[in-house]
Amino acid sequence: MQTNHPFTYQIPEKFQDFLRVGMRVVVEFGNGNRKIQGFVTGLTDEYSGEHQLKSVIDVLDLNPVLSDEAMAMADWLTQRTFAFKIRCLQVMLPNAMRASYRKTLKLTGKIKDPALAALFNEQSEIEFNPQKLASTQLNQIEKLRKANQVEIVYHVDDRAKSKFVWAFKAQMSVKELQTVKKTLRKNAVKQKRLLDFLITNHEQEFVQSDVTRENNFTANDLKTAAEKGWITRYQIEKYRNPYQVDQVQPSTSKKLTAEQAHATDAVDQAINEAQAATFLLEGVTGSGKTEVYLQIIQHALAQGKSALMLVPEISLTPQIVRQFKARFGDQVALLHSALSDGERYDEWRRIENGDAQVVVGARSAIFAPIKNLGVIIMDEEHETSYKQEDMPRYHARDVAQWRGKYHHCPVVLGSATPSLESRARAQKGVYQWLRLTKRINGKALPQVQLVDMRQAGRYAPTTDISQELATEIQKKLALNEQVVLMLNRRGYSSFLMCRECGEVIKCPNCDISLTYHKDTNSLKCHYCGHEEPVPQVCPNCHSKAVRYFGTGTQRVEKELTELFPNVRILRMDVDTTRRKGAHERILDEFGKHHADILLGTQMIAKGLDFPNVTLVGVLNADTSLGLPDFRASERTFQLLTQVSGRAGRAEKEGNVLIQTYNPDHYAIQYARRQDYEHFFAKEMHVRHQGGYPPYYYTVQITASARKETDAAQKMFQIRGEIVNYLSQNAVILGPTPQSIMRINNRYYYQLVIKYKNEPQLENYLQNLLLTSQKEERNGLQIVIDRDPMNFI
DNA sequence: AGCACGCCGACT
DNA sequence: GTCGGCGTGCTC
Repeated sequence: MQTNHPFTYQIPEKFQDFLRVGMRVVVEFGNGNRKIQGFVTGLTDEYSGEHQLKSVIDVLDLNPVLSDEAMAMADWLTQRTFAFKIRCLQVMLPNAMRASYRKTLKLTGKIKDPALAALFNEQSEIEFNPQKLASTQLNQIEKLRKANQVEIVYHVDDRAKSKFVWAFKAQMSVKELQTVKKTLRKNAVKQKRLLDFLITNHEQEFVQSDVTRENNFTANDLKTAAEKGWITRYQIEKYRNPYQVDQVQPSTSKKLTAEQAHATDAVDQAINEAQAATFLLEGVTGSGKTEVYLQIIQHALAQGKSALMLVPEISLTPQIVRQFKARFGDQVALLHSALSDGERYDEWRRIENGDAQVVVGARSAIFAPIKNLGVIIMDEEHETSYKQEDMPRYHARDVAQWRGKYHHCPVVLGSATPSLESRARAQKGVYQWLRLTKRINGKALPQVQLVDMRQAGRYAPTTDISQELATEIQKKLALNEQVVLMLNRRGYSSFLMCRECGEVIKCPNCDISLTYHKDTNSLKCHYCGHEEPVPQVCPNCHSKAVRYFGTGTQRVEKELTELFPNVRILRMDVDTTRRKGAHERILDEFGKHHADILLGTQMIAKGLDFPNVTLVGVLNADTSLGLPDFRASERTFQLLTQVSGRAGRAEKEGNVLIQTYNPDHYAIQYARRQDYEHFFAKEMHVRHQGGYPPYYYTVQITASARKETDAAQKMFQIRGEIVNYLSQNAVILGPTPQSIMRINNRYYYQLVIKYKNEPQLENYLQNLLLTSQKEERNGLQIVIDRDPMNFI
């Protein structure tokens, strides 16, 4: 916070002509004059402040890497998310363009100490990494530095390096080449061949390595050809090609249903009229949302505009990518986390240069340097992964709407199960509401059956698999069809549930599940701070089977192999997908039917499309219901609806089995019927009662410190202050300790404010950031999160 | 984040 | 009188 403002530097004469806002520079900073990377945020002819100005050391760019739009967006983001400006600027750029800082030790005198001499090992400059050195060594180095024997040198490395390749093109005219050909020696076969090649392929540009390989020329042949003036050779930028999607078959527009056509037309019209409108495209699974997206993008391209398509990280699978590449070919640029820094940088450059007009990517792709935007599409709009969980804590949806306004282009939010916030806005007419109610193949949604685990528990073959599910799996295996099993890992073992009656222990004040704290063996409410000891018996049915809840994919896998000894199982969870491309490989294996059962966590719920899958089983629907979060029902409903959509995508009928301890819960009941509308109505009622979004806005303030009392005290102090700035209508929840109260020996306390219209709040919060800087020295950290997604 | 400075206790 | 640890303030 102390450095969260611009610093003024003098521009040396040599940079004065071309230095512009949005460029990266290297400057000296601080007492030690270490070199750091900075961004030019403004230029002025005069300086009247009292500071002694330092000079810009170096300029890293020939052209601004941050456009005017990016600069404006960073300003807005800083305000909106209570983040540091520098973080907002950095989030706009690919990692590779963020400098890496290095320190080296440079020898300027003679070293006598043998230990230090060994460290230098005859070299005059070595890497300097204070953490890796013993304190005695550091002391010696410090002495040497004071005696001017060694010097610490700071480096700023720009890691953004483009790859270049040689290319060439005929320089002489066809006629000239033919005359040259006649003057050649009789036995100059190769040169003749080259000339023929140039004559037949006149006007074309070639990459040298392609030609030498395919036509048996050498690099030297081309070099001499260039010297003789037959061709010109030059370097062109080569982009690394991520996701080598093996030669996709180009696809063409499919015929739209009436509903699809209506939706497409509405957005197309907004594109034509350059309207910054937001659309909510609500379409049941299998209603052909993707084709609508594709045609909208097509339309934008036809208008000479570009398009930005956001997809949740988890569903950015080759299957999805292939669909876009098939329709738009090389115009597509892909941005997602599995890319290496180099690949990401190349894609970024392609977008910036205008070589790619369609950007497909996950959350951070919303900042892609795309120009002339015609439309922004956000698929699976309700996904919580669109919210970044660290600074700057932005929601891609908000950024999308900001950019929509800036570019005067529509924003399309698509989902089968929209977030309550979006759906409520659509209903109010803030968003334009487009609906796809029918499935493309005309098939009914798959049959969903609930298995009541309270009953099933007594005769189930294993802890996690009921008799019903086991029988159903057996049937499908006999038919040589495939099965997807999902283990809901959300809320893993953090709440208490009765195995007999399904009762989840809730807070008497908040109607939110209590969270189990192992350290104190107690239950705490993270909303109001209520605390009670862990009950010995269930308060509802007095059974002793009160457990905290949780299970792992490994255990289920073991159970499955016991039940079905010869079955081939693929496991997909964070453990098996950590390596690059693993995700893809597992899905590919399963698609080729190299396995009968795919067992995984949430990640299998999204966007997979396997025609041979006829059974989807959900092992534990309840875990996400028990989360101490007012969005628990919404998340559970969304997850179950989504995973149910995975069954019977093609010719074969599919069915879905959901194992649950709460078969009567409305989220599960409505998910069973795939009934979003009734779920929405019911959940809106619940939110209204509790005073939660979308009826109220929320802001979460978190304090953390080494000492628990420091964090708690600060939060109570903030609470005391904040009441003076709030009206009667606002509600303050907490302060309460967070469920994982201690992470890395830091204690976390939080406070949530629910409000509708509080003009003073914004000011208070901005001010809080400023004033909390003093305490930050003592290790106290304050984080403000607007519209938080996680309350845990 | 990272550096320097200054205060203070420990040690020569 | 000196060294080193640690808290505090500053960075154009």
